[in-house]
Amino acid sequence: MAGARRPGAEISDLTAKRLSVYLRSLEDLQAAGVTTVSSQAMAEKFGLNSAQIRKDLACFGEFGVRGVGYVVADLKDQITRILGLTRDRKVIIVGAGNLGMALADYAGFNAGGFRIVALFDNDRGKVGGRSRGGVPVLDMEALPQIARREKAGIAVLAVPAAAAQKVLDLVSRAGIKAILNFAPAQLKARPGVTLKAVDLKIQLENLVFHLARAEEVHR
Amino acid sequence: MAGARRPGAEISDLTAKRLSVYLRSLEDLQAAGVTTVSSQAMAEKFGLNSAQIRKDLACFGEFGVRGVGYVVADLKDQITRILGLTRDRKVIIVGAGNLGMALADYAGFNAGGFRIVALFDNDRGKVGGRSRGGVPVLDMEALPQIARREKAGIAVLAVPAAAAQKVLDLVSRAGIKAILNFAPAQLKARPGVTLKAVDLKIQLENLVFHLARAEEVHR
DNA sequence: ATGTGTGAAGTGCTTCACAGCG
DNA sequence: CGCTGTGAAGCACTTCACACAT
Repeated sequence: MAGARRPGAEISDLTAKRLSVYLRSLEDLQAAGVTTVSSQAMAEKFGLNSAQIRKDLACFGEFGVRGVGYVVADLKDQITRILGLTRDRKVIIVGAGNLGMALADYAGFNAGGFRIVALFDNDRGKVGGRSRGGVPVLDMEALPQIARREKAGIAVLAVPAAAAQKVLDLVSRAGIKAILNFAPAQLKARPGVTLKAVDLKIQLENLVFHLARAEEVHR
Repeated sequence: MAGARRPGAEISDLTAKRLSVYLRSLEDLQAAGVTTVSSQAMAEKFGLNSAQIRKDLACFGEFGVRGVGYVVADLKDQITRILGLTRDRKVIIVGAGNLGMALADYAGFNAGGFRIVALFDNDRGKVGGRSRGGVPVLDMEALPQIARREKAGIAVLAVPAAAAQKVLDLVSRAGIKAILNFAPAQLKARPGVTLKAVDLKIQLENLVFHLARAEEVHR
């Protein structure tokens, strides 16, 4: 019952992503006044296998009550803790173009423990301004200093592909250890730095691939 | 040597995504004047295994030249064809908020065979306007008609989570078979409809998870 | 009776290693 | 000789199926 993590368990990235999904669903359930939920019920909600959900949760201890299921409030707190979401995290966005500006004001981004503290750009015309939501646009040169002073833990890259690797190196040198890249480029992060990519073009191309296959079968 | 697909080969989604990555890299190589490339060289570029690249490509025929590698221009054309990127695709975006507007003007989105034809919103204050790049904002009620008339094949969902499932159903009924969802919600698509999700919050939470683990090891 | 936790089986993706072609 | 194409081995994730707790 102690909050300690089971020591031997190595948690896969896929499991961690599913935990986020479970967490969101538990918040919905809690808001709806549901107090306990079975792995079965959750599985149906996501189109997953119930054993997978139990395995994911069992990595961290025995949260379930046999014969009953999981207590929604408890499980929510446990997952929040496991994912490290108890503390607020400061985020900087590099690139104050269309996408960067939109992300700075995106509601889902500026909530649930995340706070966007600044945008950075090297375009002097943009520096000094603010996003509609009020996030300030600062000079790229100030990035290392501001990142350290604000203790920003996460950087979002919304810069052109050609500049992305350089910016990644810059923010890494500034001590940032977690980076979300929106630039359509394959980047290399130094060890100890977690880099995730959201490549919109690849997503679209992948959709086209499925469309093309469907059209072919249809013929 | 004929362009025909090998019949038995079932292509996995992961392979298809990597093909998009290869394609992008081949475009770079071609622009740099490189005419042939080995799987080794490409593997180093992405931090992948060379056998994987060869396997991915071998699904569709024997494109390589033994002892030499792959001819960049040929391989690029083949992958373009395999991914179904020979034809232009029309895209609609539902939700003309910050994110939808930014996506409509996003350079990487409006290029390489993709064309964003319209934004849709049910907010009368937005309808009739345009994005900065000139994409018109139309009334949601006009969606089915416009989608069919324009033969839009892809829809991007940039609406609030609470509305997402309804909008997904609406665009599905309008005949759209490929959907990219940005709303933070688990949606269910009917059979025959491909649904991909870009869940920014889950990405951020995943980064925090890695940060939290790193901090723990550090202690 | 009900639903968790988990070893074992199943599935699919990745990597190895080498035959074979240019 | 160099590099592709590919069967076989390795590995990771998923699903099954059931003992066991309540």
